[in-house]
Amino acid sequence: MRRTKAEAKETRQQILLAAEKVFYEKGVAHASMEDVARAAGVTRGAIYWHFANRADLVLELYNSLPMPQEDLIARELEAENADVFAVLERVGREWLELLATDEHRQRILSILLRCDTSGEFSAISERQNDLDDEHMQALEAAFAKAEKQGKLCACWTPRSAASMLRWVIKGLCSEWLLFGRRFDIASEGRDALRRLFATYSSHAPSAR
Amino acid sequence: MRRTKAEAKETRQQILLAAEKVFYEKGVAHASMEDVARAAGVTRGAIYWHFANRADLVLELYNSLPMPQEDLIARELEAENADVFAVLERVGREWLELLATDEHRQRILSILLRCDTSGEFSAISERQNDLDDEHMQALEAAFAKAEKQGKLCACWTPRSAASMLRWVIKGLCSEWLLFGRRFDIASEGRDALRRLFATYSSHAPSAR
DNA sequence: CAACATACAAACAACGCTGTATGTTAGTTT
DNA sequence: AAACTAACATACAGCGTTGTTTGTATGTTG
Repeated sequence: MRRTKAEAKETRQQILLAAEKVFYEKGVAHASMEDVARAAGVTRGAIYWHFANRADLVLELYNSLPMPQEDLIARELEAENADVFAVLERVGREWLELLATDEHRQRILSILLRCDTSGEFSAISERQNDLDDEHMQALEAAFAKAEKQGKLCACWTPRSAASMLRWVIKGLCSEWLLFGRRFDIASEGRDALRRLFATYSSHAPSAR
Repeated sequence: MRRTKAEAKETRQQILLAAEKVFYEKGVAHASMEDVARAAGVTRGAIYWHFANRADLVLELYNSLPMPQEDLIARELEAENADVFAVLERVGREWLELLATDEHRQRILSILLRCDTSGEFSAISERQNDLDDEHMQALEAAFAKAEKQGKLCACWTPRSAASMLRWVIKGLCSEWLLFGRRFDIASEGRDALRRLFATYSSHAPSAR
């Protein structure tokens, strides 16, 4: 039954696809490796050959998602007179559009959102947390730049603006993913971002 | 070993307390009933006497949380010239303050946020979803009222305003709970709500 | 003060699942 | 072509957990 390298890669890919499907439908906790194997048309032996255990399988599922190029965005923001708000709004919109069109991403993120992060999968959630921290710092720096450029409404601080943006996007995504995707996340997200960034730059009377 | 009714109630309470502690520390999926029993100072027999199974135990944990009186809020909003924004902002603030001071609520909501909702606990998450739906409708109606009163900035629709409010609060809470409560949710939430409601009422130029 | 129900503890049976060890076949290398 | 190894399938041992059942002592009720 020895396969060629290319065939093995394909087997691995099949397992990942099956895991995505099974974990999404039954939940990571209640799906057995046998379930995944059956869905992939292999035995558990194949899975344990390609992956150390279930946590590793989930991790590789997560790793299979191409991540947006953040250094590229950072470079865009570096320019002296960069229009920070325009860049951030576009990046947010693009992220939502990516999510809206990539069904794999939808399922995998759903799996991660629903899975119990306290036990064996703590490594994954920690990594997400680290990423979140980096994003937060980058966002705050970007808004600080906008503030220096005099473009940030006085009622916002870089930190509060960054927090709000994060909360909205996170709330939007988790709501959409966990709740049956009952609305058009691309268009609703676009509107929300537009309104949010409008308030960042508006010279409205400061709150209260 | 037969206990009096009052003692039995107390045993039940002890079990709930222990479940809260153990599930919070180890996660619902990876904590055994034995773990909970040990922490409560009883055997699994006692747990299965008071609760049908683990899902029921979690459900009762959820039910043990006193829910804010929503009909009371609704009545406040009914008044012809009610200041919708003031009421909503206050309600949101009070909810965050309640969460900030009630450690049981923090732990139980954390448990629910982290637990896998796809399997045995689907009943709980469905109930939460139903509640969310009701909230959403109530919020939208409230913002519609504000719109009729001419208080809602033209760049917002009742629906978009309600959605945004929900996303912010949800993002805020889940971020705080899942991420080690690393900031002052009461004060940051208060600020965020203030800014958000300021943008609802501001007569800023419409977005773009 | 029986008789019954309640509130558990303790023992049990059974299963599902995991990880690993071993077997087997077919590529790959020399 | 022999030797080796990659890519699995199969078989196995074993554990942890669950739900249930049985036992039992003590309140509770008529």
